[in-house]
Amino acid sequence: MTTSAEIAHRIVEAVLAQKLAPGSRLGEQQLAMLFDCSRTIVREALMRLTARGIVTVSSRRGWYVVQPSQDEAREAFEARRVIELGLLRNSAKMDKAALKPLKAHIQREKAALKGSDVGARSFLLGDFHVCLAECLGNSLLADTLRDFTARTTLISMLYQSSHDAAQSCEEHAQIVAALERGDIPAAEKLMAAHIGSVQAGLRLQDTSADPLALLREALTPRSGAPANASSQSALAQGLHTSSPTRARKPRDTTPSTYLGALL
Amino acid sequence: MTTSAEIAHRIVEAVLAQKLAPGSRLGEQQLAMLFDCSRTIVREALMRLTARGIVTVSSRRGWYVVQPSQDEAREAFEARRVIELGLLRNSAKMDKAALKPLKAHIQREKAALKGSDVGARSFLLGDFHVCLAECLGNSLLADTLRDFTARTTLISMLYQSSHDAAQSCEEHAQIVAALERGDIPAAEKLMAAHIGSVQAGLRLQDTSADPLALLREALTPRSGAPANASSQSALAQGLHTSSPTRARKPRDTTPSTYLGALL
DNA sequence: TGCGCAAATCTTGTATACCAATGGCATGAA
DNA sequence: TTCATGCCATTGGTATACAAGATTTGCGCA
Repeated sequence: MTTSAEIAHRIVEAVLAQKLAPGSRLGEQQLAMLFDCSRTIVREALMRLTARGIVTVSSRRGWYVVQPSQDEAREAFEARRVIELGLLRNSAKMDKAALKPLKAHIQREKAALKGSDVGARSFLLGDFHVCLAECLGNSLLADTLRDFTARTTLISMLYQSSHDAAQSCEEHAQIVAALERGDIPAAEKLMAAHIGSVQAGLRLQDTSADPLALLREALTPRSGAPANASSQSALAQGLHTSSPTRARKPRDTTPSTYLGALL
Repeated sequence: MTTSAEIAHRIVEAVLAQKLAPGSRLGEQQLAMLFDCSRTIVREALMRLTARGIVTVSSRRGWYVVQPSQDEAREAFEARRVIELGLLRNSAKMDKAALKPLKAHIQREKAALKGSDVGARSFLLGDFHVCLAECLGNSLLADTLRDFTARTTLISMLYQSSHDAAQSCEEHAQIVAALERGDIPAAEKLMAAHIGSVQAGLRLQDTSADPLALLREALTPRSGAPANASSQSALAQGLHTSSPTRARKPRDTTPSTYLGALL
C-alpha cells in the first residue's frame, strides 16, 4: 500500500525525469493496482497534482499529464525567469556552507552526464533550480519552482527542445561559480542566459498562421526511418496530441506501458 | 449541492476577506452540511487547498486554516516581493486597454473604503495584486500570487498588522498612476515600498530571545476592556494559537460560528 | 463496402459504510 | 481537591458500491 503523497511525489519525479510524457493517461484503476491501494488514494494524489498544475482531469474520461499550450509555455518560462532572477537579485552573498549542497549537486549532474541514465540526468538538471531556491532560503518559492520546472520539462518534451544536457550542466556550474565568488549580478545574468537558451531551444510554431503546422511536422515521414510501431517511443506517443482524446490509446492491452516509469 | 471547486473558491475568498482566521477549524461534516453535499466533495476541496498551502490537515484531528510561522511569513513576503517586482521589471509599457481593469479596481477599492463592508475591503486590497499580475499577462503567476496573497492575509491576521486600508489603497493608486505614465521603474519602487510597509506593519517578535513573547503579549490584559466571551471576535479566537489543538473550541454547540463566513 | 445506430464496456463521479484514532469527560483513587 | 485512568463520542481515513457519462465496437441496413 502507498500513501497519496508518495504517489504524487512519484508522478512528479517521473515527469521531471521525462519518463511521463505530456498527455500521458493516468488511469485511476491502473495507478491503484500499481501502487496497491484503493482508487480513493489515487484520486487524492491526482487532485493534489491538479491543484499544482501538473495533471488535468477530463470529466468521465480520465486523468492526463498536462499539455501546456504555447501561451502557457511562454507564461511558464516567464514565471521561472521572474522567480529565479528575482531570488538571485534579492539574495545576499552566500557563505560556504550554503553553497555546499549546490556544489554537490553539480557533481551529481556531471556524474549523471557520464552515465547512461537519461532519467536521472533530466531530473537532476531540473532539480538544480529547486535546489538553488532552497539554498537561497525560500522553501515556499522552491516548492513553487518545482512545479514550474515540471511544467517546463513537459513543455520541452512537447515542443522538442533542442537544448542539450551537457550545455545545461556547464551553465549551472558557471552560475554556482559566480555565486561562489560572490558575484550576484553575474549569477543573475548567467541564469537569465541559461533560461533564455533553454526557451530558445523550443520549436514553437506560429499556429496563428498555420494551425496545422504542428500536426504537419509531426506526420512528416523521416527519411530512412521506417515508422513501425515498435520504434514509437512513449514520448512520441504523447507528442503533439492536441486534445486528451487523441492521447488515448486505442486499447490498453498491456497492464501499463509508460506507467511503469513510476516504479 | 455544491461542487468542490466552488467550496475551495469560497474558502479562499473568505480568507482574503479576513472572514476566516488562521487556525480556524474546517470540519468535514460541518462543511458538508453547510454546502449540502457529501464529505467526499468537501475533502476534495480541502485537499486541493492543502496543495495550495492554505489549509493543513492534522491526521485524525481535523482540517485547519494554516497558521504560518514567522519564518514562513518572511518567505511569503519575500516570494511576493520577488514575483511582483520581477513581473513589473519584465513588463513592457502597458497600453490604455490593459490598464483599464486596474483603474476600475482602484475605483472599487475606494468605494469599499467608504462603505462599511470590511470583508469586501480586505478582499479588494489583496485582489489588486492578483489583478495586476493578470493585467501583466501572466495568469500562471496570477494564480500563484492569489495563494501567496491569501497567505500574507492570514499572516496579517496572525501578527496583528497595523497597516491601514486607506494607505494601501493610496499606494495602489500611485502604482497604477506610475504604470499609466509608463514609468515602470517608479512602479517597481512604489510596489517595493508598498509590500515593505505592509510587512513592516507586522508585529513579529524575536522568539529566539523570548519564546513566550507572543503568548505574553496576547495575554496581557487590555486596560479598560473587560475580557468577556462575547467580546472575543472570531479573529481573536484563532489568534496566537500555536498548535491546532488550541484552536479547537471546547464544544461546537452552534452549527457553525465562523464557518458562516462562507455563505 | 460504407454508414449509422445501439449495446456493451470502461472510466470517472459521488455517496456511504465502516474503521481507527484522537480528545473530552467522568469516575475513582491518592 | 487533584490527578490519573478508562470509556465514549466525534472526526477523519479508507474502501467499496453504485450511478452516470463517454468511447468503442459490433451489427444491421442501404
